This record gives sequence, C-alpha cells and structure tokens, in this order.
Amino acid sequence: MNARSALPDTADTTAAAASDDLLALENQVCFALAVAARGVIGIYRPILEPLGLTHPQYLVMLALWQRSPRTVRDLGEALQLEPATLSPLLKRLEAQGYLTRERSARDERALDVALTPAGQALREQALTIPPQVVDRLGMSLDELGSLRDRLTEVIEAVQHD
Amino acid sequence: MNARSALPDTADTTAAAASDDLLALENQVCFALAVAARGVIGIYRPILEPLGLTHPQYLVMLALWQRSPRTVRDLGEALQLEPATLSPLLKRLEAQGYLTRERSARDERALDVALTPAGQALREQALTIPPQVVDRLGMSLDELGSLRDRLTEVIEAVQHD
DNA sequence: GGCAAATAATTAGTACACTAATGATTGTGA
DNA sequence: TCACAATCATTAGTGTACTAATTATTTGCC
Repeated sequence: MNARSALPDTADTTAAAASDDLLALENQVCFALAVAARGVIGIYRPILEPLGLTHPQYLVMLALWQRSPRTVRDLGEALQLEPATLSPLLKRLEAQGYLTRERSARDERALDVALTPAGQALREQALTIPPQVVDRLGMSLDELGSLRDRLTEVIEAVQHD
Repeated sequence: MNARSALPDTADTTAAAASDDLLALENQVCFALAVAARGVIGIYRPILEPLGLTHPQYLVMLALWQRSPRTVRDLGEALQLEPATLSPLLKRLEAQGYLTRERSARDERALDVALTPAGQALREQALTIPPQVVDRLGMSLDELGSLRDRLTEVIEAVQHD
C-alpha cells in the first residue's frame, strides 16, 4: 500500500485515498443521521407498543397534546410531514379512539383533528416515556440537549433557500 | 397564567409547566433526529435521481464501493438494516444493472452481492455528490464532522446493552 | 354574481423498514 | 450418522413517507 506516496501510511494523501474518504460510509453525515434516527426510534418501539402507538403516531399525539383541535395542514407543518403521509396515519389514530376527524365549520376543505377523552388521558402514561428513553440511551441530559440543538440547526439549514 | 407560582413567568416551575416541557415536540431529541434525517435525505433526492438511486440504495453502493462482493448479512451489519429490508432493495439494484446476486460457492445459504462494471463506473459520478450536499446545507466541514461524531456516539449508545 | 386560481385533503403508486414465519443449507453432538 | 439446532435469505403483512393526480371548497377578480 501507499506505493505512490513518500508520506507515511497514516497520511496517505494520494488522490485515490482522498476519494476513498469522500465516499466512505463511516464519513457520511447522512448515514450517521439515518442510522441514529432508526436506532433511537427503535428504542421507542417496545415502550410505545403497550399504548398501541408507532413513533410517528406518538409525535402526532405530542403535537395534539400541545394544541387541539388542529387541521391536517397545521399538523403537517409542525411535524414536517406531507398531508398525504398524515392522512392514513390519522385514520389509524381515529380507529384507535385517540382522536376525531371532522370537517371544519369555517372551511369545509379543512379537517379538524381533535383529541378524544381517551387521547387526552393517554398523556398521563406518556409522561413516563422520555425518562425511559433517556435512561435506555445512558447519555446525559446535557449531551442530549446539545445534540437536539445541533440537529435543529441542521433542520434550519435544510429549510434555508 | 402562572397563578399557582410566585416565580416570574419565565421561570414557571409548576408541575404542569414541567410536564409541558417534558412532552413538548420541540424538546424531543427523537423528533429532531427524525426531521433532520428526512430533511437531509430529501437533499439527496434530486441529486441521486439522475443516477436512478434512492438514498438507501446510495448507501448500499457506498458499502459495495468499499468492498465487493459482500453477503446480504455483511451489508446488513454495515448498514444496520434487516436482511428483509435489503432483499427487495438489492433486487432493484440488480434490475438497474448495478450489481449481481448469486449464491456463494462456499455456503449455498449466503448470497454474494457484487458490483457490475456499470456499478463500479457509477462511483466516478458519485464523487461529486458529497460536495453538492455540503454546499446545499451551507454548513462548515467542521460542524458537519462534529455532528457526525456525536451521532456516532448516539449509535453506540443505542447498541450498548 | 360568476368563473379562474388557489387551497385542503385524499387517493394511487413506489419504496423503505420492521416483525414474524418459511424454506434451504450448514454445523453439531449423541 | 443422523437428528436437531443454528444460520442465511426470502416472503408476508403492517406502517410510514414521498410525488403526482384528483376532488372539493374557497378566494380573488372582473
């Protein structure tokens, strides 16, 4: 190895080595993001399963616990999801009895999504979820908070332009 | 507001406010992770489209450019994906002509996935992708590298236990 | 007032991503 | 050696998540 370079192996600066780095899986931010997101969501799976929720459904419930009723479009903006993604997801949550879907009185195009008493009551059980996840990850609240802030910067960078 | 507290509004430490924070969408690391991952992958979509690749398919190609042939299980470990996810994905890449799938001679249970000349040649075009993404994000290489390192720590925390 | 443009949600189609079950091959111990 | 467990990949089923097309309603403009 390193036959084309007079530098030591640990500093191979040939064009081939540079392009290896550029396309190395372990160097890709997108790969780290995808794997970390799937991994963390996987931690929620067994925790949410007793509540009958998937992770995207849990996020919808979080949004509704903050404000209800909300329209599909409003939820989509809060969650950064397409209406086409939310539409069937909300029907499943309605079938579970956690929310109602009905056309807005003021604008018949819009759909008002509102919590049912069961959906509202679920919040009490949800309060135990974040601590369970933090405990399972074994990371400090400082580390997690800082990570969240950096990820928020990435989200803003994506939206920029 | 803040009727139960003698503290100023900006430091509402009632139980209700604390539980609001705990379940607030914007405080969840999992939400930031999910949105950031979807957003960054969305940046790749128009860039990869001319190559006929989705983002997960791109990651498979990155893995194969580092080593080929590899088995499905080996790819799954590198990409942290279930074999059941890779199976149809690899068939699509085979249909595109970027790789071949054939049973291993040493172990008929295993499938050897190998790059075709077309798959190997695609690497040249892929070299321009990372710079395009970095440019579109408008973040420094330092920021991105540090983020990747922190995400790698999260991935290790998930695998821990 | 009426019609074109804009807006809201849904549907269709494609592609992940997971769990559970299946089928085929290999390895192992009595 | 031969039953039996372990391993590898695939299939089936469910649930996101996207784009594009469709339907229904509202708004804007003459």
